[in-house]
Amino acid sequence: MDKNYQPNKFEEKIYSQWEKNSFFKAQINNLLTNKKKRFSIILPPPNANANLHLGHAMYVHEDIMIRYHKLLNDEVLWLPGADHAGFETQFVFERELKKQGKSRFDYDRETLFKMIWNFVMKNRNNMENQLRRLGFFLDWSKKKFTMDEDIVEIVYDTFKKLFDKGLIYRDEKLVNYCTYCGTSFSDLEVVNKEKNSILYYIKYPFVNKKNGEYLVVATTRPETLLGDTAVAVNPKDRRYKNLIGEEVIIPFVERKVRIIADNFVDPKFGTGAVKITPAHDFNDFEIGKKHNLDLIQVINFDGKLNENAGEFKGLYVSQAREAIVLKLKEKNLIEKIEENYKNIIGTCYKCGRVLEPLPKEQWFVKIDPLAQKAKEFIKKEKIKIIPKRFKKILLWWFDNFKDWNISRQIVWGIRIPAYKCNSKFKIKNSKLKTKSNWFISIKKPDKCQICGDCNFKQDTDTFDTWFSSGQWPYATLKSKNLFDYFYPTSVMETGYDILPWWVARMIMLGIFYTGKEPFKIVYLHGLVRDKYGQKMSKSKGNVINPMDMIDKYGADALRGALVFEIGEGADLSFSEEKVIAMRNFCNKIWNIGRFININIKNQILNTKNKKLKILKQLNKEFKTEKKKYFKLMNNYHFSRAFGLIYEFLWHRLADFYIEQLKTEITNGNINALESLKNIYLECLIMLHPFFPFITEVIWKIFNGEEKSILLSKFKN
RNA sequence: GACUGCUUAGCUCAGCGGCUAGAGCGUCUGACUUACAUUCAGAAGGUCGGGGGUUCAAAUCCCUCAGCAGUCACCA
Repeated sequence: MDKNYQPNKFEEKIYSQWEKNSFFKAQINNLLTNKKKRFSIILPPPNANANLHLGHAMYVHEDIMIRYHKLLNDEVLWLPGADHAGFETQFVFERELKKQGKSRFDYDRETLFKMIWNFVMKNRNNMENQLRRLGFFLDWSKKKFTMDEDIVEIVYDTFKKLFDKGLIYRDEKLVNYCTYCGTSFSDLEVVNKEKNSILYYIKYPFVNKKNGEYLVVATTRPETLLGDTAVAVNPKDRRYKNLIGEEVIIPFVERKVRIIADNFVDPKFGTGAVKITPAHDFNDFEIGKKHNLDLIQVINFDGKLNENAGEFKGLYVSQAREAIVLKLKEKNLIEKIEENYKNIIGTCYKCGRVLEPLPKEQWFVKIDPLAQKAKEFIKKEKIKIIPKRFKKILLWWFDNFKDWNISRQIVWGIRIPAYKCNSKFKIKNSKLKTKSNWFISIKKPDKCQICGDCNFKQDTDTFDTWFSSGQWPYATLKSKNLFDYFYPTSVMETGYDILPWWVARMIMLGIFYTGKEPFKIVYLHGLVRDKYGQKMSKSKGNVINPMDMIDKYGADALRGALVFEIGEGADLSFSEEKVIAMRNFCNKIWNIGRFININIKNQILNTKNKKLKILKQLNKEFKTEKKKYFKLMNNYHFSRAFGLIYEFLWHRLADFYIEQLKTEITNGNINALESLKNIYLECLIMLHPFFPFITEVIWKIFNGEEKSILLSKFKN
């Protein structure tokens, strides 16, 4: 044994040995008939295209659970996968294109898709090998990709079943649309930011101009007045009571619109009169529906004003705003301007630009029935949430989700299997009572299911990535014929930041599709931050690459740093110093082994066999610690269990007991050496879920190269 | 505005009703004694944010105040 533990001499070799020996492979033969307990986790599929970051390394908690249950002799399955990460990946790819002076508009759909496919496939192995370097006990024989044919088929099946049950509908609504990225988003993906805006007070002349009177409205978006179809006041507002029903004229377009009354209007805000633009504002859209107002779209999906904008056609929104304000001033139609007005604006989470609310036909998931069912499951504790404070948050979400827009206008994704009938003669199929001219088909149809003709076209949109990943637990297991053995899975472990995006949706879709919860336990970990508690980001330059840490200090040390003394579900401060501390701990473990090993080798023939009081004390102490360890592990207190071994191994076994026994042992007290060795080896097993590599390396040194710690079991 | 979390040593954090409140890093003193200097022995350093309550017992449970952070939210 070297004087110091050198992880890079062993780690890769150890991992490939495990893989070669199929240790990671879940054996399902006879599993339904034998009594072996099952323990399964589906790995949250990382983006196939990107490098792992420290957040992914937090999945080490899953490895801890999996290896712990392996050592408890359960049949374990940890199923790996990769996510196509639709919009994320297309965004990255477009950035690459830009470097080459190209854009997505230079290619047709098929070509662009193929290019991205190749781009992703090239990088996918990289991501998987990084998972290997972390030491993860993943059953690679069962790996899945969200775009595997069989997965896509299940995703289609879910979509169809939802559609058949009336839980999917197509509707023209306002959606959050990024005119730069060229796609709409769900509400969750909108980043609301507070911005400094300008509040303009604009005069709208009355139609029955008595003495040139005006109605003044306040707005931050003067350019949308071109699409105004009403002005609203509060019915209780005395100032305006007798104006309700009157008409005003919208400048430039010279449209006459009515003054309507709605409780939504806050009389205290602005002038108490609100311009209503149903096509470009979420509130106004609702009011428009309520009052049957026209929907006049003046902004197009390219971010420019359209023909409804008259003289302003062709201008970008920001240009149009300037131009309109200028002209309003010329016409003396601006009463006043309030600068530095703070309001909240939806922005694109990817490119940061302001999103436009635009009317668009999209596919929506009707959330409430799914959410209420999910809520029941949580309330009945069919799914347990750890840490439990997230239970309340999850329940809150189930009451506050809006219908889920799952249509994305991007190429890289699973194309929606919806087809539109273009025939004039509708509804030949009497079974389809729907008045919609859309039908859903899992297989590519050769005939229109509505008119029986061939005059139909597939929707060009793709699914929101979360729609497919939301089906991940059952989709993966079904496609690998593991459903009956491992569904519901034991644990879903992921970061708390994607609770509404992913966890909640898996629960809803899982229950819908299978009737059962997709997992028994949700275990949420915190976010990895830098040593001052700051979020890691490229712009701050405080990002630490997990692979660099492994190169320098070994995978075990990195893993330790992510688990050692962290609060459950709490964000953690990560630093290279912490990894170094864990590297030192590895070295300490190594040297305890080295000390024992050297003395075994040096054992002289005249061994003594004196019983020592201190050994009794050691055994007793270890027994207590072991009890605590199991209690902590079984209650998912991994950090504390790890801390317990750290303390025991280093500061009790090494610093105290070995120091006390040192002369005895070097003088040949075999009894002491044996006791020490046995306890040490047992500690290695206890430590193995946290430090898989070093424990295996030492195990082999003590028991033989062909042996593996993975074949041992906990002693009780 | 709603919800959640945090406030403990110089810094970053554990501690989840029960011995004298801990760790990592940092600081100071000492040790070339060794399985390990990626080490060891020792020291300094905390009225556990303030106040109140429950309890034989509170950093830990409850209430309240303050500060900080995060997530969510349709006010033009």
